[in-house]
Amino acid sequence: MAQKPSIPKGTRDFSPAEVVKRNYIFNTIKKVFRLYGFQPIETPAMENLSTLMGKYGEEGDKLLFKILNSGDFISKVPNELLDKKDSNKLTPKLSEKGLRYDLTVPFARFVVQYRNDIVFPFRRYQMQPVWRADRPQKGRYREFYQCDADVIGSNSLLNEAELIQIIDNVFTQLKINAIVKLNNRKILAGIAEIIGEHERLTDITVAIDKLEKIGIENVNRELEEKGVSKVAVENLQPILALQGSTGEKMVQLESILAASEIGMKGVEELKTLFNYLQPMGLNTGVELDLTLARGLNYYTGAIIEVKTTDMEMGSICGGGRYDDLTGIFGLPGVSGVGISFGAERIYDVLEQLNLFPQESPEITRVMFVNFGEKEEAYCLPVLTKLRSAGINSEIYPESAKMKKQMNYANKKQIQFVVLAGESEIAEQKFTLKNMQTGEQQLLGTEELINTISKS
RNA sequence: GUGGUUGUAGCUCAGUUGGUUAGAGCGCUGGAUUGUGGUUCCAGAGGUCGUGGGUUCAAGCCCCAUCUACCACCCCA
Repeated sequence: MAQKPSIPKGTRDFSPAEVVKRNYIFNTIKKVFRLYGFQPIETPAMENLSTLMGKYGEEGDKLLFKILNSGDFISKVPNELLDKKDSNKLTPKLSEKGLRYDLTVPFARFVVQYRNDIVFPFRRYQMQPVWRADRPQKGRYREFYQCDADVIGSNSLLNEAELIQIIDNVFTQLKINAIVKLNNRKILAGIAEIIGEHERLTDITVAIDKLEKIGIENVNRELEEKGVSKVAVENLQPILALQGSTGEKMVQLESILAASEIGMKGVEELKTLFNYLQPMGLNTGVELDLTLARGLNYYTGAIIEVKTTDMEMGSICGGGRYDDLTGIFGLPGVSGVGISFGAERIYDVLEQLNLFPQESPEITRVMFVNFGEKEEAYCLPVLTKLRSAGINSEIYPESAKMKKQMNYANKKQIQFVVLAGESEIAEQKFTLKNMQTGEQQLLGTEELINTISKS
């Protein structure tokens, strides 16, 4: 063990137990996506750098993993360029591919590339890993999975409503209590306009997005540092402090934003959305949160964020509407709306609340103890029958000591052990032992299968 | 990317102002128990103290570098 092998910073291996739990999350989400008519696509782990660069801002470009060109890539680079040691100039010569940073941009690329084959509105889901050269922290990795669902090519707010219904379905099935927070970028734009700072929309959204985390004083300080006028910051205060139910807030907003065309459009959209949601009978609460901004700049309409009410934790799902995402790839005027589940955080919530199911379609339910050659031959046909009946089962591959075999079953958390030695063979039966209760029954082949299937 | 904290057995952690052979609990392996695991008892294995340098008669402990995990900022899932 002189030098232990290792994996790159911020990446993880997953043990069988972890994969079983992760798949429980992925399968639950996938099932719901399918239920709403979303279809899966997959895209390559690597994209052309030209597809990725400039889509995530300056910060994003730095966080892209770049892939070194193959072959003798250095010999083609002019000496003067090498001597300058300018990474920005040199990188394009050394690398033309990168690992995908999210699923949205590759999706936009996909839509543009196959626009003639895709049936619009296109409802797709995608669950794949993405990579970011960020500095890892707890719950933040360099390789992690995203679970995205988007509808592209439709302006209808019914899409937003259905995505929220999906969110409700998923968290209901996972037994997580959640709350959906809604806002609209047009309302934020309206607010910026009303306080006379519509130029500073991005700075304003970035700042008020932090409200919950850093408090109103710090937000105001940040706004002033970014060049928002004192008067404007003052005018912003009553809006951020709006109280009451979603309906009450909406009424107040309507009068505040009356002079802003875009602001009123946002209020209108939100009203329509709530009208769709009303009759859906969701378990999850949905509320208007004016401080919800989300850093992502490509959002243009609805903004969605989901938090659990069971514990203190960042958002476990987010999304929104983006007009013209495909414009950057030469297909303007196509609107999309999407959500993304944060699988890693959902995992942490389920783990801490002990909500992962004991049962899984992926674990062994029955193990045959191996007593020797004759007994093995007696068990094997029944093992085959169990498997045909869809029961995950295995036989211990050698006639090791009983203690060792039982221990193996115990550690693998196998529900049943089947014992068949001389006496069982003589009676043409099997002893079925329930590992949780310790209870044992002597059963024939058919009874054995039935008992296991029923439990 | 900036600033900081951390690393001792598979895991959680002790380890005196630098002093000879680095400890515990849990886990692991074997036995008590040749057809009964999760409880008990007994025995045993397992460490180049994250890695590489340096200071010193002497380094787990001090210094430097590096890697890892973590924390704050930036950003974000």
